[in-house]
Amino acid sequence: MTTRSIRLIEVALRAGVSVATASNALSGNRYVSPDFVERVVRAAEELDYRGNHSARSLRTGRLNTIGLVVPDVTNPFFAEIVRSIERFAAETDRSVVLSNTDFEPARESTALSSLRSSTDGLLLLSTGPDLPAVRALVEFGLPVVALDEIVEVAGVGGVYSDNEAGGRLAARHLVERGAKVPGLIEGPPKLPTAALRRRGFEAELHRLGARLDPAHVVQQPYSLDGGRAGTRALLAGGQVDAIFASTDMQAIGAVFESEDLGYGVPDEVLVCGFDGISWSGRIRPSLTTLQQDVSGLAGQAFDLLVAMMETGSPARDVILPVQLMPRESTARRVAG
Amino acid sequence: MTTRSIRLIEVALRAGVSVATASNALSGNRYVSPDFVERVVRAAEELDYRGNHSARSLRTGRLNTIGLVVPDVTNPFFAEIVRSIERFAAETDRSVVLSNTDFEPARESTALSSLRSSTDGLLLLSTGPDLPAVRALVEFGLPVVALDEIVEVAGVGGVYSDNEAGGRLAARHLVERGAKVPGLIEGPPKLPTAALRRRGFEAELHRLGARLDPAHVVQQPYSLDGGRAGTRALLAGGQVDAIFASTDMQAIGAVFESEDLGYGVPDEVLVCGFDGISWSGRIRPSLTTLQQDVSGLAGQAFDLLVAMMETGSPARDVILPVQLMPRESTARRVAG
DNA sequence: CTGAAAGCGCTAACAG
DNA sequence: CTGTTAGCGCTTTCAG
Repeated sequence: MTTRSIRLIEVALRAGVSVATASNALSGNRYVSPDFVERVVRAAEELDYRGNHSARSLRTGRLNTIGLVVPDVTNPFFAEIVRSIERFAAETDRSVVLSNTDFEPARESTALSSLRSSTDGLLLLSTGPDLPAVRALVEFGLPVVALDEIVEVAGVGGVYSDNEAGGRLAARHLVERGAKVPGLIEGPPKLPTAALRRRGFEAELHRLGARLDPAHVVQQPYSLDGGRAGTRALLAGGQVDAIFASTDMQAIGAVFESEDLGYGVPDEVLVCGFDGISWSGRIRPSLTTLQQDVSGLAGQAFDLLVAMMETGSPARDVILPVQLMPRESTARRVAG
Repeated sequence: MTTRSIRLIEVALRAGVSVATASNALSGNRYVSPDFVERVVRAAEELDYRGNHSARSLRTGRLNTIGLVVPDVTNPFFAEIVRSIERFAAETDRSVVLSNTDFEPARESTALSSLRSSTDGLLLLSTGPDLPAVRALVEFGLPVVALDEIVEVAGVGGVYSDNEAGGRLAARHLVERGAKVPGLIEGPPKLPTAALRRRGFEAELHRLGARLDPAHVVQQPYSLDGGRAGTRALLAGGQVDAIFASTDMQAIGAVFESEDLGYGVPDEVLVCGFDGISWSGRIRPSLTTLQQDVSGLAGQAFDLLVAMMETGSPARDVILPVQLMPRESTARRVAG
């Protein structure tokens, strides 16, 4: 059964050349005459030569692997990101090693330290960054690109959505649709996305002469149940007539919970989410949301990371716009 | 900036021992006197020694990495599996390299061949298995465990749900709830899960004296839109009063599409899915489904794979039961 | 119980 | 343009 692996020297022998020539013929690193290339390639095919990753990496120092750290693959937004990244990686013959942190800083730290020696670049969707650990990675020379959540470490690239602008768009849209007493389901206190979305939301409300009562802000995890819990709090006594949730999963929870509590969406409460996951367009009522450009985010992050790995490009920050997708959850007809 | 990695010899030097002793002290492979261990460990910590994966692997032939091939991380069922597997792997200090095939056999083949030399075990959620490629992996000596979809190759382990029994349960449940003219949204023709679920469904209907008209079977991809399309076909002219979908995503599409077409669920059409993804309990009406034991599947598959990798355990097949979760989409009161 | 040394499979100098 | 050879960092015989 368990056949031993074919080594380069065996294909070299069969092709009647030296290992060096065989290596060069297969890799294209140095010029090799066409007939030799032909012979080597044939020999390699006949023997089903695969090469040994570890040996190559040990020699070259390149792993051809990127690390991808995400909070929760089970969340559709992150799943989309993972899918995109994996595709880009596969297209460029790279492997991706995936770490799921479940939003636990400890697991994130563990992932960082283990990825350090097993990848040559890291895409980090952080939720409680172990800043010293990240700094160590950077100093060690590992290219790191943050995605979604800002990671404030010099030398770390970043690709983010314009969360603050999204918050502003949400505020304006809700007010236009007749919101008088807006409420906010914010994300966990430590997450930059949550803070930025709130800041934009609050600022724009203020600009429009509306106001966000601090009593109408609740902090909840980025999950459907978080959205439900937040909604229960905001709607107890019916103080609020519009809800902006930091995340589509929360917003979907808000829609469900509102209706369960007997408040019609959008007639009695407007709901707006953030992310643009596909479920936002599938539930009833469909969810108004700020659409993030997921494939843009993933593509830019991947490209930046590759540039940093290959050509030592400097880290930089990229901010992509988000787009308001008005749907049923805010489709209230307004006088005027 | 980019600090060079610490090598074992450097910690050996600092500890005043040989590399061999340093290696043994850190790995515990051979007895080393306590004080030497102590000195080596201290030195390693002081230098922040990490070890070099490639070198270790080259020498030992072990990568400490498992490959995970899934059709689509974006599908909640697969996402749950990925999450579980990743957790088990992390707990045992293994990395997981993820491949997403998008249900494309070509990408699956590519993944298989690339994973062969970069993992020491493979978890395969296949959707069009390149049987020769899998056989090659097995002959090569790579432990492979199939999950979800059967892969009929000698030496490949398998962990599956009891799809046929699930189909039977669905049939009985729908009939009990008053189904007279059942329809089936089957998965893609080549998928074993689809065939088994259908077989059980058909057999049980037959046993109960009902019948599945071949005209009431449509084949669709395992996606929400597949479910919608299948439902349009089954409901054109309203031939069918119950729909069993091979997959929750399809079933959710069936619920949505039915209602969009003006057929109430469950009053005019009963809908039953298969998988038990969390969305099945979240949509309105909530979806009756056959609950797969996702963490059981993932756990068994992982354990089996590890056993095969570590102790050369023989491949074996495990079949886990599924459980009917009756919910609103079949909550029709029936006379009698 | 510890150390010296071989060698995993490959690529990159260096000669020719 | 091709071949010989050193050596990546580690583990593991083999001596002592």
